[in-house]
Amino acid sequence: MADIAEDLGVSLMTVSKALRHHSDISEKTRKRVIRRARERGYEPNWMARGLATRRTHVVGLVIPDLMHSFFAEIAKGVASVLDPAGYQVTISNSDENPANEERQISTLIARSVDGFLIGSAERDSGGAKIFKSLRIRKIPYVLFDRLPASAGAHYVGVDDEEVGRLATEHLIEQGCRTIVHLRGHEVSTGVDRVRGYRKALARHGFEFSSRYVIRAGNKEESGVEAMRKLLRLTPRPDGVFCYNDAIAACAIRVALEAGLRVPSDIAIIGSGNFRHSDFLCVPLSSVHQSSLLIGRKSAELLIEIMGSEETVPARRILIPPRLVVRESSLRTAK
Amino acid sequence: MADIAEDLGVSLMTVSKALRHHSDISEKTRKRVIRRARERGYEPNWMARGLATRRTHVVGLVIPDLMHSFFAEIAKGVASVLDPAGYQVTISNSDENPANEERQISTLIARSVDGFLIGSAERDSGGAKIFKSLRIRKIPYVLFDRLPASAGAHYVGVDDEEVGRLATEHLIEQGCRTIVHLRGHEVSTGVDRVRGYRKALARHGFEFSSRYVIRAGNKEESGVEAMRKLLRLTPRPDGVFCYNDAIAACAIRVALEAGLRVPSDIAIIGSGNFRHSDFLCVPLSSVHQSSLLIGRKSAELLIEIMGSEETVPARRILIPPRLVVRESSLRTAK
DNA sequence: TCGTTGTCCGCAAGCGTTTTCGTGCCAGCT
DNA sequence: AGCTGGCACGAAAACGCTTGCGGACAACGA
Repeated sequence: MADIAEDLGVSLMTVSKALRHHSDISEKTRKRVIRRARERGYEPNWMARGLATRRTHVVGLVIPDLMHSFFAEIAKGVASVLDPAGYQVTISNSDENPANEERQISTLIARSVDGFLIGSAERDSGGAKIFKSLRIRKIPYVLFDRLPASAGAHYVGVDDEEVGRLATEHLIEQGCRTIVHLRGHEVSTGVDRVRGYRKALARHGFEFSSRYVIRAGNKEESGVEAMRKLLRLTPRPDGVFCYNDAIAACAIRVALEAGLRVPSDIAIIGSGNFRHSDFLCVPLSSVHQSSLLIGRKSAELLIEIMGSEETVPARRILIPPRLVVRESSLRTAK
Repeated sequence: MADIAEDLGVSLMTVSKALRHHSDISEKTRKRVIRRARERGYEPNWMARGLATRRTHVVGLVIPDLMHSFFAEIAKGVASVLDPAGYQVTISNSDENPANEERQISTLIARSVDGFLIGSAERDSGGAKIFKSLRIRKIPYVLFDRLPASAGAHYVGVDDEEVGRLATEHLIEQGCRTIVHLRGHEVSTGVDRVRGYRKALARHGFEFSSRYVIRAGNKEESGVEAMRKLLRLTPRPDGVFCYNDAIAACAIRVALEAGLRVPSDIAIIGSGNFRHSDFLCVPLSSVHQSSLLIGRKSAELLIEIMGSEETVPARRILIPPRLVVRESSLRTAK
């Protein structure tokens, strides 16, 4: 930068301001400066700039599990808006472990990132003092997908109650009489879907029984067990709404192994609409959630609140889910 | 930091050195400083430090496609060693597009990251001047999974020739007579697997024909088409080795739709051993590649070469693949 | 006593930007 | 002519840390 200044016979300040389109600089010199900078291949030094401005232009993306393509796609969505906006994204993976999550957020705070995008692994029961700590330091953050009660903040996610409703009503329409829900764990997505499930049952005059809500977590292993348990119920359920597609895939397999036909004996629907649903033994119906959109929207929201000086009133953005019907739930003749 | 110095009645320098375990400082004062620092919750400012030392402690991880769980797992492996070592990882996704890749690496260079981990999307035909530019600037980098001819450098990956050999010989052992390879595109992994396939054929006295190597890329869509083409060949192949599991999943479906039985009419094996292989119509045999290990090893290698002042002679680490047999290729009676 | 060595510590000078506050200059007005 | 006000630019300080060097002091051998 000094070199450029010397080249042009102006001061270093002029160069600095010109490059940042500061209003102080005349159109003419700015052009000259910018041109010369390009010629010399000047790149601003981020550390120096950061040191002076106290902003890093780095945002931390905290994800429960990169291996779920759902979250991987969110990461893509996030990058697709943060990249062009000049932000650097650093991803960290909490492995669904709230303790990890806290630790990672802490180290990112120490690294002084400008903002956070958090898909929290925090259980609603959890303390979540980390969010308080973020608020104290006035570090902007947006939560996505999961909304821990303790976090209370900007949020972007799918309308999970609607997810539950869509899936359940679909099963009802397909003529299922006894509908079970393999639920997720105690994060907002899990809870809300249960609520949607209950509401749908109620609306159609079905009786709700807590025996018909079985905890399956969100990993395959736990799904197998939950499904086995489910099949031992009497009367045997003829419709299953699963927390996610991984669980649903298990469910299908367990059902087939038990000699049942899917969907005629038992209809199964998942949620998340993951990439390989088409390739399962029985192509899986699912409630689609646009993870790309979640990523995009949360990134946009974060940029907005990082930009404004004032603290922005908490905002919630809900993305409507969409039913994708494949074979696993299709019992009506076409 | 100044505060701590004042607290203890020592100079700021002493504090700085003490915190970095500089040899200049007596054990006693160091203890005092460190203790006080903890009490006051001191966190070093990375920008300031970076500005002074010209190192950022950030490494760029460039990945062709986060949505492939293969790469997502590599990312996890990388993080699992870089995190504890005090490095920050920023992931960027090239979408299998060499132009994106170059752009992203460039912006990361401008951000002055300390090193790169690159799973290159570069085709072997490509120019790849970006690698030259890295070498000129003496920025350390390690390639993983893919090894573009033009990159010539530290590399960690699976022994892809061995992948091809394992899969092909397995099919031969299962009694397949006409074995086809649905190959990937022009990256090293694709090319090497073809070579392994050929060698295995040769070793067992099978004839090689280029008609039996069909380009399928690495996405599902292209797989369907390739598989259809394959089924029209005469004599009809009875063994298929697919570039990856996504392609293999397609292959199974297309085969079933065509009225063939898998594996008795046609045996199919993939590569990558992805998470949901168990849930396909026919559980998919695959050649497992430990992506976690790839991630780990490359991160370790990078740390090593970032640490040493001298330029380290190029090293290649090959990870042996492992055959995982499930139903889709199992024709011999048990 | 005097140099010599070694240990522990502090001074000063950066690292590459931005920010705040001038300063000179000219146009335009009275 | 004198004043105001806006415009284009520059000087100096700051951001928080590190590095190179030199200084104080004690212990030690001669």
